[in-house]
Amino acid sequence: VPQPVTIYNIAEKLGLTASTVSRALRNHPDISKATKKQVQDAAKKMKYKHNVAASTLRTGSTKTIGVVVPQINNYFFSSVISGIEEVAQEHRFNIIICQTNEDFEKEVQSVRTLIQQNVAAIFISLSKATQHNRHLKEAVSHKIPVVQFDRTDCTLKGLKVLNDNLSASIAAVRHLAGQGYSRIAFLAGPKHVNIFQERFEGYKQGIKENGFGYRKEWVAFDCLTKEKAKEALLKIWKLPARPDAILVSADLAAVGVLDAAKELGIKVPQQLGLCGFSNEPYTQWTSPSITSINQFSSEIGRKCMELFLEQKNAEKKLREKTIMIQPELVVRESSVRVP
Amino acid sequence: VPQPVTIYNIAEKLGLTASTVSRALRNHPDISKATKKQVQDAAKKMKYKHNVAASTLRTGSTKTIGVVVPQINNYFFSSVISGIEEVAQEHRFNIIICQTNEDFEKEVQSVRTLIQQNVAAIFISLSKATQHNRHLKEAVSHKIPVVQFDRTDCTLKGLKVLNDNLSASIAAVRHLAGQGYSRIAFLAGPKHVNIFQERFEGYKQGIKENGFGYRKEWVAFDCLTKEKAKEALLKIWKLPARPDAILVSADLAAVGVLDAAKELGIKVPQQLGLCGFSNEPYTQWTSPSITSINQFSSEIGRKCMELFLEQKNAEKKLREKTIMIQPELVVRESSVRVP
DNA sequence: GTGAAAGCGCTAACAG
DNA sequence: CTGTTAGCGCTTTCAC
Repeated sequence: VPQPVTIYNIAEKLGLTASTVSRALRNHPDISKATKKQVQDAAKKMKYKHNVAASTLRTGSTKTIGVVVPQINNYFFSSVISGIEEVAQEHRFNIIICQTNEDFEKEVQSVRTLIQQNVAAIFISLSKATQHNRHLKEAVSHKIPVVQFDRTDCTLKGLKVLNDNLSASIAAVRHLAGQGYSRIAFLAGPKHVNIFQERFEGYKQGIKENGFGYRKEWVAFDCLTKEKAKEALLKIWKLPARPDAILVSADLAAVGVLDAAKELGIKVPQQLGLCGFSNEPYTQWTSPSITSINQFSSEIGRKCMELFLEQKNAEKKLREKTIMIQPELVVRESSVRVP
Repeated sequence: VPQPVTIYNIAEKLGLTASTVSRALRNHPDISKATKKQVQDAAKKMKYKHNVAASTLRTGSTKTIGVVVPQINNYFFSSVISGIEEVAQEHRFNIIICQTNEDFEKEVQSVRTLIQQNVAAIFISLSKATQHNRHLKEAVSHKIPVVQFDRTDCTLKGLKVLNDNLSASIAAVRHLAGQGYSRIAFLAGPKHVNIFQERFEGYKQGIKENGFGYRKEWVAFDCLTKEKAKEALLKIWKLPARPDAILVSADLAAVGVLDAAKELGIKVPQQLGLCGFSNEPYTQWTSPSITSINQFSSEIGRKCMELFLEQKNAEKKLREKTIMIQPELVVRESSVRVP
């Protein structure tokens, strides 16, 4: 059983003092090359283990990033985390992950815990149920930088990494128009969440830009699940005036549309063009495969980390900065009727 | 900017001493109810924030679990993590996540980092490239309990949470046999990874049990990707003797089989029964939908945490214990030809 | 039931 | 370039 080795043990062994050892270990410029090498070798040989708690207590700062997401187990968020982790590891940061399950209470709770842990930063994507941003302000008041990504609070200034959802929707509508569709319906998410609002906005702009009329009976809100989407299509299909294409705010909902279409005997893409959002892996494997929007999720994660590091190393702290990621339309079978 | 509040501040305010406050905050039996209430109220009012680093330094133990997985961004592992996180939060543990990207060096590195962080436990699922278990032994020698799950080293005793892959494969073969398939091929994973070995073993036992012969030309190893699986089916289909069903060690590979079948004009399930492994969400949405094995991934995560807590609270430490999760065959279109 | 005092291991002035 | 010194905030004997 290895009895923990401290810098004092190393110092003693080498006839030095703890401060010198401490500095040598951290590559402090004051220390001579010879001493550094000597100390570092000894440390390795003696299996010295840096005591993170002690150094945190002393310096008041950790090398840990707290990440708060609605759900870990979906492709988008897990890829974001994966991206964060990648850059974090390079810079010897650890990450602590909290999932809120779209519950606001849990989100507040998570942020509090992270503040307690005295994390170096908090990266957060808000839950659908988020009602205010006091918990984020609390973090900031504790001098903990907050980086918001994807689902953010637009009333709160600060560091953000976003997808250009507006352009994405416009691009999708343009693509559908290019395929000869002109009667485009839309399945939206909850109105109060920024990303879904932007997607909706993009849809409206796209429609307008292409000279199509906006019909509110072709738009359904809060349609993010398979079931809701199915229901929505069934309802829309009963209308006297049917759409010939549908843009959907989430891939899962697009799968629901596909299901409903199968039931109703609607041929996709011939009778109904379909376009999803997020480019979840399974969109390739449905039949027909689903046209979707690639959000470069792991890139979002990497950018969060980079933005934080930039802020950390900046002379004067950035009060705000937004990095906008350009999504990419991935065309698949569900929206192509022009060869 | 709130100046950090310590137990001394609370003590001062209340005319008590830091030790009493410390004890009151942690609900120590020695302290009178009245004092406890007094202290806890004051703490809340003064926005006292427990200093984790200081208490860790003092006690030498953290409330952090390190989790090491090959990849975060797939359904299986992210659900395991989600399960861990659930129980962890209940017990006020945090989790730190490391992904190895199936790289052995990174795995060793991650475990070392976690040891440095002095985590309360390490939960790990080995990378495909793992060559030895010295890093795990290192953790144990630092008194850090290690819980292995899913992909484990069977030469290392200890705490484990496993899926019953053997039974799962047998059940799958039985099901296929029940559907009148009798010429069953198998796409295996890498031979040296326990779970894939077990799935293979189960296949062989299932074949035997049903009186079918084992044909090595119907078995392909290292087939976990779409491409590899496609290739494998193309090759097998050229044989003079063709199989009439195929059991596949991973869902992603099953999708590859579906692809290849489409190309070759093979009808699934009529001409070829298909069964995957892991019950990834997209298996429901392919066409035909894919029969697969539900591994109850978040349950695995919960059990890891529970096993650790059991060990932690045990009088005499468990030297070893294995929890076996029974998977469930989920029958879908790809393997049903009997109505 | 509460207080006094020491110390966990490290870092950062400050001094030389 | 290296040493001295003090202290981060908490817990825990040991007293009373």
